[in-house]
Amino acid sequence: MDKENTKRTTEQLILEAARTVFIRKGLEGARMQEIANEAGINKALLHYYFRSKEKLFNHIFEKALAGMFDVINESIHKEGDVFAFIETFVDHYLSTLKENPFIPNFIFNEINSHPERIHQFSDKARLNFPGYKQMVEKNIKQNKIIAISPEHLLIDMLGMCVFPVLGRPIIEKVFFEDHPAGAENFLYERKQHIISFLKKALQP
Amino acid sequence: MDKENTKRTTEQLILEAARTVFIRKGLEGARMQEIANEAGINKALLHYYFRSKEKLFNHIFEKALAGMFDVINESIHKEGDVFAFIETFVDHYLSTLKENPFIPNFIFNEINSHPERIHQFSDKARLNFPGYKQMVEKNIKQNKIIAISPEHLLIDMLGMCVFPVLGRPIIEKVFFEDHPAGAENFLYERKQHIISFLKKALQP
DNA sequence: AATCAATTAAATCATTTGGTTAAACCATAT
DNA sequence: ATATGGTTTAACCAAATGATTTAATTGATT
Repeated sequence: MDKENTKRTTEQLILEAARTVFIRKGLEGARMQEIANEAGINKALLHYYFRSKEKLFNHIFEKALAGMFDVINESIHKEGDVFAFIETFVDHYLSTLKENPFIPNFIFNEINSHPERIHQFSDKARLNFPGYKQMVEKNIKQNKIIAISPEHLLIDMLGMCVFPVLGRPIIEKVFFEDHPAGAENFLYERKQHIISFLKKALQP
Repeated sequence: MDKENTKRTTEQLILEAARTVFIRKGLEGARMQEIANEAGINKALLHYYFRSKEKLFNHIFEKALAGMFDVINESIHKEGDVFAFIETFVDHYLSTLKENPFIPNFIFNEINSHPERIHQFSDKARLNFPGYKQMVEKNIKQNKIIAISPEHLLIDMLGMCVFPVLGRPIIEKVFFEDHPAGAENFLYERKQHIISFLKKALQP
C-alpha cells in the first residue's frame, strides 16, 4: 500500500514537474534533466516511470488541451441565457488563464509546429458545440440578442480573453513601460470590460 | 558593381530562407542546415554572411516584430474617424495575417520563452499609442462612439483578428471537421464580422 | 532474514547540431 | 594573367542531449 502510495506520489511529482517545464519551454525546449531537477529526482528514474520524453509529453499535452475545452464546456447550458453564459465563461476562463498564463502559447505553438498532433489528440479537443449553438440560436429567436454567427461569437470571446495573456510581455512594455502592476490591473479590468463589451454588441 | 549585386542577392536569399524557417520553427526549432537548403546554398556560406545563428535570427525577429507594429501604425490618423480606422485596420491586418499566418505564433512564442528579447528589441516595438488614443478620445467627445478605454479596445480588435489565425488548426478540426475550405471561408467572413461587431459595440 | 520495488549515482552511447577550417573552383575586374 | 572575392565540398570539432545500463542502496513486506 505504501509502495503504491509512494509510486503515485512520485509519478505525480514527475507529472507536475513535467507540466511546469513543458508548458514553459515546449517539447523541443524542455530538457529531461531539467524535469528531473524540478521533480527532485534523477534522469534514470524519469525513464523508469515514463520510457521516453515523448510519452511524458503526451500526458501533459493531452491534459492541457482537454483542460482548455473543459473550461468552455462547463459554461455551456443549452437551455440557458447567453448573457449568463458569457458572464460565467469570461469569469471562469480569465481566472484559469491567470493561473496558467503559459498554456495558450504552449498549445498554439505545439499545434502550429506539429499540426498532426491535433489528430493524435482529437478526442481531447471535444467542444460541446451543438449545445452552445442551440443556446445562441434560441436566444436569437427569443430576440434576446441580435442575429449573429455562433462560431464567430465564440472566436470573438476567446480572442478577447486569450490575446492579452499571450501578449502580456508586449503589452506591459508598450502600454505600461515595464510596470507589471499596470499590466496586472489591466488584466483584472478586462473581465468587466469584455462582459459589458459583449453585452453592448449583442443587445438587440 | 556586379559583385555587390550578387552579394546582395545572396544575402537577401539567405534572409528570405531564414525568415521562412525561423517563422515556422522558431529559434530553437530552426536548423542552420535547413536554412542553407532553403536558400540553395551551403552551411559554410551561411556563416560567411552571418557569423552565428543568433545574429541571423535577430535580423528576422526584428523585422517581423516591427512589421506587426507598422500595420497598426499605418492605420492611425489622430484626427480621423474611429470607424474609418477600424475598417482600414481590420482589413489591412487580416490581409497581412493571411499572407503571414505563422508570424503571431512566432513572435508570441519567442517573447514568452525569452521575455528579455522585448527589451533587446524595444525600439522595434513602437506603437503610435498617443495618436491612437487621441483619435479615440476625440471620437468619444464628439459622441460618435460610447466611452471606452482605448487600451481595451485595441486589445479587443487585435484579439479578434489574431486568435483565429493562431488557432486555425484547432478551429479547422472543431468547427469544420478538417475541411480546410470551411476554415478558409470562415477567415474570409471574419473581416466583415469584426467590423460590424465593433460598430455595434461602439455605437452610442 | 529474505525478497522485491523504488531510487540513486555514474558511466556510457549514439546522434544531432552549431560552428570551423582547408583546399579548390570560378567568374570578373583590373 | 592575375588577383580578388564569392562559392563549394568535405571533413572535422566540441558540446548538448535523449536514452540505456550497471551496480549499489534503501525500505517496507512477507
